[in-house]
Amino acid sequence: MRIGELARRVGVAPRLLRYYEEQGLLRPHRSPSGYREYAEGDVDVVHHVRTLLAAGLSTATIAELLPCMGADGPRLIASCPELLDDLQRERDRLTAMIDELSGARDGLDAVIATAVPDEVLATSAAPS
DNA sequence: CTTCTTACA
DNA sequence: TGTAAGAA
Repeated sequence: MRIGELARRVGVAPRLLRYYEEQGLLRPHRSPSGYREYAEGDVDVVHHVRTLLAAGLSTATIAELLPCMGADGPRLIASCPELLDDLQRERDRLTAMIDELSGARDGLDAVIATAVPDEVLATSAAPS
């Protein structure tokens, strides 16, 4: 199928599919006229890419990971566990980020909790 | 009509 | 990522 059909089937802009190719995530064949020819399996690949991207992985990491994915789900295939290290680091990175954000939220909560109601301010501003 | 590449906002 | 331009 050509880029238009794949884009329609996975719900993304053709532009994005060309971008994925630039990032080494997709390697469609070329028709003699130069059109990109995608295989059926690319539909799943794009879905995997989207899942991994949503998980916060870089396109570079995803490129390494893709060949280790089954066509079914975004599960790591048993035949290549050499990437577990990277994924574990990625997991740690996310944990660190979550901790930072939690701290930021606690700070915001503190400000919200100590907010003084308008009525109180109005009363103190115009004492009788 | 669809896709391609390249370049720019 | 979007869009524009010119060609296939």
